[in-house]
Amino acid sequence: MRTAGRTSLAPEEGKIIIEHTNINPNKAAHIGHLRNACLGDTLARCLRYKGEKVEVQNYIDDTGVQVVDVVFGFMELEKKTVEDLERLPGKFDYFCWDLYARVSAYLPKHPEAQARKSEIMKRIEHGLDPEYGLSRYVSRRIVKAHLATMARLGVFYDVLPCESTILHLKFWDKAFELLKERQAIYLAAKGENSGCWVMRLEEDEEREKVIVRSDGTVTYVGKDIAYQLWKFGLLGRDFFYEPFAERDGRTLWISTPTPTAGFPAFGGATKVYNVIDTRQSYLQKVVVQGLRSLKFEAQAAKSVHFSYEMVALSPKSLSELGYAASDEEKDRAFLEVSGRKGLGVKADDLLDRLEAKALAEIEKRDPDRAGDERRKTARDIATGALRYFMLKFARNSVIVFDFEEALSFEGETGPYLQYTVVRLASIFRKLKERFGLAESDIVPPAGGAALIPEGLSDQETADFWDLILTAASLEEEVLRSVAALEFSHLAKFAFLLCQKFNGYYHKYPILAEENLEVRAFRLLVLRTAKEQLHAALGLMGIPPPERM
RNA sequence: GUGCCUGUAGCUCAGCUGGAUAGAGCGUUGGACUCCGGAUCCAAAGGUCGGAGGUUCGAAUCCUCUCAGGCACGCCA
Repeated sequence: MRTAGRTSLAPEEGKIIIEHTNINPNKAAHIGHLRNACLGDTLARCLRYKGEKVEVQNYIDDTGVQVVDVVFGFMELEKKTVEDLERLPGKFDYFCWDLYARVSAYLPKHPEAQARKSEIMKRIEHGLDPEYGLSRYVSRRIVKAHLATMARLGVFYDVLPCESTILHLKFWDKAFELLKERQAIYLAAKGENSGCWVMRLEEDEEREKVIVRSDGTVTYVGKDIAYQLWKFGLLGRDFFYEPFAERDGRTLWISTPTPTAGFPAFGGATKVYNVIDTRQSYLQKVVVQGLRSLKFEAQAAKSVHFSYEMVALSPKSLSELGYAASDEEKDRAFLEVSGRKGLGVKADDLLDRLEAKALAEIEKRDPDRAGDERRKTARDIATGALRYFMLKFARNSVIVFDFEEALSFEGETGPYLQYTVVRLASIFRKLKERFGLAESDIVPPAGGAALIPEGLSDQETADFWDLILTAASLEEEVLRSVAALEFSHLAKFAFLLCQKFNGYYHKYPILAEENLEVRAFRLLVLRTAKEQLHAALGLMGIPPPERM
């Protein structure tokens, strides 16, 4: 019964690139970033399960204005050097979170500072110290902080392409040539965009999107088109890479403009998923249209914007954060997270709270366990709670974040799924202790004997089919989730399977069953359910604890 | 102004490639085996599916209009 349907899992692409996380390296990660990473990572896991070759990229905008703002803050407001930053106590990403908010408030009140900010930006672009050195120090250290936060959730990447490398290797120049050559853009001679290179928009013939400004610099979308071309191997230019971090013997690579050797092949995908929130839908459309205008129809069709709604803050969570809402903000149902305002729930803070709560529960229930083991389990529960929370909502619905809801361990939550897994593990552990039977000994009856014992009640037969058919639909659910990019389906499926198992388990004794034939049958049902459930949790990145 | 998204139980959300009495969690109320983990299970109460029209044998689901909320639309990123 476990082999049925295997054929449905087959790769359809040569190579798939998923770009997700993409946090500006100038401040701590927040709950909005967590939703992005959880969705992207789950997509990666599901596609790999399907048999696809997947490359996960986390794009680092290390030369953008957000980093410049923080560099400005360190130089002008804090008067700090790189050496000072090395000695800064506490979490560096948290310090930058506050500093970025300070700078964002400072700049509008000090228009004269704009000149200095522009100067910093130019000097970073040209690699001039101390600005350049500071920007590199800040962005690299923040990236490490982000990677550490994501590692807490089991989210990892293959490669970190950097904006700075794209600039140094002049990816844009190459893309610009292509765009001009194939007449995908043209120089506007009159009108408000006079002097700019623009792209005509398909949907709205009247509108044109500026790709190159009248001063000759490229816009955000322009750079994105170049990057998208590279992902498909269409740019005719490539990065170099060097190791950035290690985990489990695997190397995470980061792009570099300096020629290196010995790195794996990155890029050159046949399909690309960009995990970006829905507010960027318009820009993503322009990027795809850019490919189409270049006559890369096939690649345009395989460029997927995996869009999702934002995570916002409930009025209750706002007051818990100590945020004083303005009169205008007061009657709103929710408020957007804002890095500029320093308004948001930091990812590590939320994870810390989840871990602390889980640890308290474990200590209450199982005070004899070793401290290390308790902490490990608390981490697993925190991860499970958070990842399930980020997946259970349909991607088109705004998550109005509420602490009480996010910190819940009961009902439709990750810990409920984990608890179910723990109960299953416990049954098989006791089976071994009491009867010396290993899980692998639980196999269908040999010699063509009936699977369902004779004389099984109609009710139990019906419950058996209900549970087993649900368990068997995992693959179908995964494929459906991937096709719709709707991982709430997968989450609901896992939850339903747990509910069905818990109901079955409540009604039918397993270890205490004296009829050995019936016991063997029920164990077989449980083994199947357990395997499918573990697979489902694995795809969602929810760790299955042995005990909790 | 134009485009996209959302509106379903007190609250948070599923269901939306049309199909039978509209589901779940939380909350409320009442229960559960001396036995395999009570982070569990069972039950009850709770809904004119924002509103109006239309298509259909049949609409929460499709179409039109409308009301309410959100987001986007820059020579910012």
